[in-house]
Amino acid sequence: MDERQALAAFAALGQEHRLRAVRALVTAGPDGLAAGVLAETVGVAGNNLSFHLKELSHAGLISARRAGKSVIYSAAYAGLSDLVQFLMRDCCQGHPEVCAPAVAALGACDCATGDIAPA
Amino acid sequence: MDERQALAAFAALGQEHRLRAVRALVTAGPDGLAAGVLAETVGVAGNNLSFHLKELSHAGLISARRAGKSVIYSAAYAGLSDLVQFLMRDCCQGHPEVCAPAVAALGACDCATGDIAPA
DNA sequence: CCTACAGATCAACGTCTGTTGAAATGTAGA
DNA sequence: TCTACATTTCAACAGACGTTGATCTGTAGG
Repeated sequence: MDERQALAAFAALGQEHRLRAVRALVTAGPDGLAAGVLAETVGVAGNNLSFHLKELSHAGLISARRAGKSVIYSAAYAGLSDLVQFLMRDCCQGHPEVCAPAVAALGACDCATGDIAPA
Repeated sequence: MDERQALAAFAALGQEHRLRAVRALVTAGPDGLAAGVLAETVGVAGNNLSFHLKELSHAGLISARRAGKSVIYSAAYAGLSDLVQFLMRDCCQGHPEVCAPAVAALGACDCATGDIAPA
């Protein structure tokens, strides 16, 4: 991930409705959520959400697939992980005091126990 | 860190000059950088950078101190780490496949070897 | 005290972003 | 094929954001 892409991702996450949408999709897991359900969850009109989802998709944070009449959106875990890694890489430029607490937090969270192979 | 603060931090990082400023300050370490040097590094006029630094400071990502005629800015490591932890916390809502690659990345970076106590 | 320097503040401007409502696209069932 | 449903696209508007230039505050040195 280059700076331009990270910039787009951060800008996307800096918007209330988009951040909520991403969080909802991350929570929903790989099964994802239909656009209509997502609109209701986020609390925004469908056409408006569609605008935001397009931007999130362009930023590589979510992906979409059609299922019958509905369009199912799901979190792009690879893109999200790239963004986190970008942040990690930045904070490691000779100053581990930034990353250390994050590592500690990860150690306390369920993620550390899951044996998941990186994408 | 609540959603509002994370929102402000993400929005701040979603702006080219601000992202560069934060990265430069993180790279510079606790010693920080004078506003003038930072302006030259980022490539933006002093008064304009001042505007951005104020926003970054308000978002809790940087801090400032005066040294003679200069004002020295430095990365607010606690704030940055809070933001990372916020992201980590989000991605752990039952779906470790997001965090796992990030953990792997941390393992490969120098941060894992530094014995730094969390703030 | 006065000058020079380093930043910060302010108002004004152009531009980008998000929202709204209406219309268009694509899909499933009768 | 026709209708209903789910979602997207489009144009237009208000509002927020970033930049610029001038002005103000605070600090060091003569």
